Amino acid sequence: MPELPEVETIRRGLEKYLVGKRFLKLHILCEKSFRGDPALVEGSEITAFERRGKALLIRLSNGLTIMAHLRMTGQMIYDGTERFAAGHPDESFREKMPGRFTRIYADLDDGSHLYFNDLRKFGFWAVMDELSLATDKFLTSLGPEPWDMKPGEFYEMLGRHAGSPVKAVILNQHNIAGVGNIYADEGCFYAGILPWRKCGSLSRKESDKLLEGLCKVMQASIDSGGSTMRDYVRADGTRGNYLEKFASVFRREGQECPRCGGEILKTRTAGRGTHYCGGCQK
DNA sequence: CTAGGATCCTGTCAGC
DNA sequence: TGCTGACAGGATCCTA
Repeated sequence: MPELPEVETIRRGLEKYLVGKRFLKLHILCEKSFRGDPALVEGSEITAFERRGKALLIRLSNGLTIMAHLRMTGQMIYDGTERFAAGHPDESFREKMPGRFTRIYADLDDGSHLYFNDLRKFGFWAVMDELSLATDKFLTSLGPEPWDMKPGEFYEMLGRHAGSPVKAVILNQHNIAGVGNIYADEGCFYAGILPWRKCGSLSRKESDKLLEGLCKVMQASIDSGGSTMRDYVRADGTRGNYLEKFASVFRREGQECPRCGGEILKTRTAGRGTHYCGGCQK
């Protein structure tokens, strides 16, 4: 679930709370969720949090890196003097930690904890050295970050997939990094194009608008704390609520289009639930 | 090479 | 209440 804005929200949160702290012990509650030897990271200090697409990189003082990917249902929960939780938006992280869906957790040297919850077990943490990072198949084949892409480059990329639906192409991480199901739908809405249009049918103007839309909707989501962030410091339960505040079509089927007043519809494209306005997307 | 579908896994929800 | 199938904010692998 977490897409680029959610992972960036997690990155910023964990950076604030965890840089400078040391992993004392890792508890692997689900073998499938952890790749490598957890003992390799125990005793090392966290030096930085980075992000590439939807992948989170936890840099360590011993030169190793933990690559974390949350896939569909991953969550990161930091529990110390303050609590920070972000990722998949279900209520399970209100439970006591470690909880039903905790797959990995870490004891930090100041007594705080970091939990990785993941209902469906698609996500993982992987311990990697410089070489394995530099040759990692996922990372090396990742397309550019959306805001690093020039309009002409984006248009050329679409041209290389002229026969494929726009949505399938922007969801493919090889083509552009970080776009997931929410922002694919929102980006298409912004550009006024139907998600199943073949890439080859887009004008240069529509292509430009689509890239602009992807950048804008994802930036707006980052600015609002991601669509899923909960900040337990605030006892009122306020949450990052991109979906409630800014989403125009995603999970809004049956509602009115904010742009033309038409009806928001839902169908299936590229194997995914797809939301669009039947009135103003062509 | 592309496109489409199945698959990993577990829970929730709608419809009998 | 209990069962069944569809679906889920991702990515990979397989087939045609």
